[in-house]
Amino acid sequence: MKTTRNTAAKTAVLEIFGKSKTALSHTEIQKQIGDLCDRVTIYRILDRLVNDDIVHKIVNLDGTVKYAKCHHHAQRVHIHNHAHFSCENCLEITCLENVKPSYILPHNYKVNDINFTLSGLCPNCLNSNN
Amino acid sequence: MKTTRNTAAKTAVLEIFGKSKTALSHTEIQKQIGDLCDRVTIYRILDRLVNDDIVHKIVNLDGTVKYAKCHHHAQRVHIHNHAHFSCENCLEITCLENVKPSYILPHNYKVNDINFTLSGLCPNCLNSNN
DNA sequence: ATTTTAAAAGCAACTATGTTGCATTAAAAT
DNA sequence: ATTTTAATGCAACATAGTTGCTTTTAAAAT
Repeated sequence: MKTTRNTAAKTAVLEIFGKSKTALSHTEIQKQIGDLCDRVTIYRILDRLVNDDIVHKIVNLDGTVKYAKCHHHAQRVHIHNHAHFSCENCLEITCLENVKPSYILPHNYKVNDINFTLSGLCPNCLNSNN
Repeated sequence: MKTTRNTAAKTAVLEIFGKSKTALSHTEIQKQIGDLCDRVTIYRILDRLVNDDIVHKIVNLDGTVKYAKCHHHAQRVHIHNHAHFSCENCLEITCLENVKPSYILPHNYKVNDINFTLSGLCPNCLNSNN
């Protein structure tokens, strides 16, 4: 079985996730990393972290891809069925951990994964009425 | 006010949408269009159709972008809050027009748009047990 | 029917995002 | 200290989408 190593670059990426309250794109991470590692390395680190269920991948309505730390605690079957909120003004994406959609599906569909993204204005941008 | 014109390319694109039961990507449309028009033109036609609420844009879990005809009938406020199903096997995306998620949101969020995508196995692929 | 006008198309160039192959480096087990 | 192989760096490539500018053409005005 494959072991995963703790490298300087991976540690740096995890630290960046730790400090951020919102989801981050590859580009945003790269800006913070600077030249500590190659941009390809960041892609590969993100792949690994997603694979190890340490972060999850979020695809926004506009097609932008972001990543956020997982906050679940060792669930056996792991579906990221919580909602994500994408602010049209500040462009930040936040996980709404406790918002779970309920729905009724037609027969004969087997669901393995769910993406539920809401977009609009976040509390911050709603208050500063612009 | 801007008027929208009926061009040969636009007609062709609409015909392709008419024939398809599933959502289509730019590439899939381009393949069917052949050299009837430039690929940039297809992008611009899709933009216009989305703007005119004739098709809607669907961003899949894997980041692929597809388009599908709208089936609503002249609603004033137009939110595409129906679900989309993305099959992991045949990669087809279908609109589940009648599946609408219900959810409870924290205060101070203003929702303008919703993306609810389910992925797994569609009835076709579920039956042919592979 | 002809002229006018601006929407739409064509084309080339560019940007952004993500991937792959391969040689090199380094984490961690021995 | 040596060994093993995961991880990295780098170059090249692939795909998706955008932009500027000229030309074409749908459709309105004459």
